Amino acid sequence: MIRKVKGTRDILPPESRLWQAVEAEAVRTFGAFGYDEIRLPLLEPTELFVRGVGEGTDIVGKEMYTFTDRKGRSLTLRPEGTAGVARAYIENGLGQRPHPLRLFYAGPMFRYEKMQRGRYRQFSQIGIELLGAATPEADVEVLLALHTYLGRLGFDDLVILLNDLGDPEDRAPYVARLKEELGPHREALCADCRRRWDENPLRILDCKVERCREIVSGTTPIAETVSAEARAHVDRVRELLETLGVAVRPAPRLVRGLDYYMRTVFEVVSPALGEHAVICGGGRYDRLIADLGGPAVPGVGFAIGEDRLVDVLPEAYCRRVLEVPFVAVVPVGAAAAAAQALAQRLREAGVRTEVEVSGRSLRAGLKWAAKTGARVAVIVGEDEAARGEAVVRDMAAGEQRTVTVDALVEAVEPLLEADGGADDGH
RNA sequence: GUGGGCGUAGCUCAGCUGGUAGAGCACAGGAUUGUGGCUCCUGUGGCCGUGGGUUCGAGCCCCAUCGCCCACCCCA
Repeated sequence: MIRKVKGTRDILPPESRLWQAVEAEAVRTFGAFGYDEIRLPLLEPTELFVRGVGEGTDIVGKEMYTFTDRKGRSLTLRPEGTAGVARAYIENGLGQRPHPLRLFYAGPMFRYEKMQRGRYRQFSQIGIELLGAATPEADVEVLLALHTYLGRLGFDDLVILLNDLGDPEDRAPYVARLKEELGPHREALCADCRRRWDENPLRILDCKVERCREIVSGTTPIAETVSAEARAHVDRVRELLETLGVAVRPAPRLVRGLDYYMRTVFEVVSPALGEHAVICGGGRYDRLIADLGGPAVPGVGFAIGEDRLVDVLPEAYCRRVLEVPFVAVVPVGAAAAAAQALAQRLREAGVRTEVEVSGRSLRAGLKWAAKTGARVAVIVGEDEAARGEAVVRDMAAGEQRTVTVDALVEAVEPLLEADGGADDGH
């Protein structure tokens, strides 16, 4: 048997409906904020991510799907979306369009990681990027869009964690200060943190080991050391969010794994998935486009992990999406044509309608209709077809009546309105 | 990359101290030749993850390998 590649997955019906719903809601919500979709290649020059995401990051250092093509060029399956957006901005001269630019994207990303729940090698992200505005108000818009989106999906327990990373110039002095403060405790840190000491000292702040947390809790938060401008920026973001009623929790030790972030950084974690399960991450990246050789255009955005989002979707929302009422048309005898014609009438009225096309007996046909969960069965035999009629059967109630073809839609529709929790269980 | 758990039907699993493979659910048909969900009957479906070894004989024991899951790391 040929099996799927490790870390990839098959999204089968009916779960695929949740994915469609989440994506459609993203188009709707972010569209309402003025964001239009940008569709980008999955394949990019490796150089883009090395320079964009950062050579020292885990993503670039050990997680990329990189290969050389037939002409010896080094290509990489995109591990994230923002670098591609920046590349497209530069390459297509989007700087010529009225700013700011509001862009939305959704699609698969690839990272070579050892997988576990909520972590795949091919996973999907939904994200937005606001390019060309450096103000706190821009950050606030992005966060408001995120908050609105999650709210529309029915989440009420998700918290946005927010921190201030300062400007790139603030980074080195802070790291020096951090090491100074941690120095006396260096030997008490966990093995991972002693490794991080040289590789990525900021990540020590994020360590989950109890002893490390204690040590780290005594250090100065990065936000207290950053430039006055950066600090004022993020303070303003918090202030505006508060007046808008967007709940945000300060997270002084929050750092992110991508080099391009600065000032405002944030994450959304799901209690349902545990502390590590970040379902959304984002922040400001004012230097990225310039670092990639483009104009000095600021940006802010986020990426939502669609797999994780779908995984923790509120149950009520799932029910609404999954329980779409539908009609099963069952022909009896030589009534196949009449069955299809009836089905078309229903479909034109917007009713989801399936026709029994396996040549089953009426008995088996109804059994099939019940099993697939049809709310209503429409039965049509040669007699009914000849008279221009059909039998409309309410599957939950077990009652039926004969109606003319012209009255079919109005006979069926009220039966679909009902909550219909009575039928098919499990 | 590190540590742990598990691989038998589409799914959940049983399978005794080694004796040639089972159940429930699901799926298809029938009992009821034009009426479903209950019941009953029948049927489809397995190189027991794979390879090697021990043995008269391996689903079971041994070795290897692959795959899956969980935690760490990291991130979405």
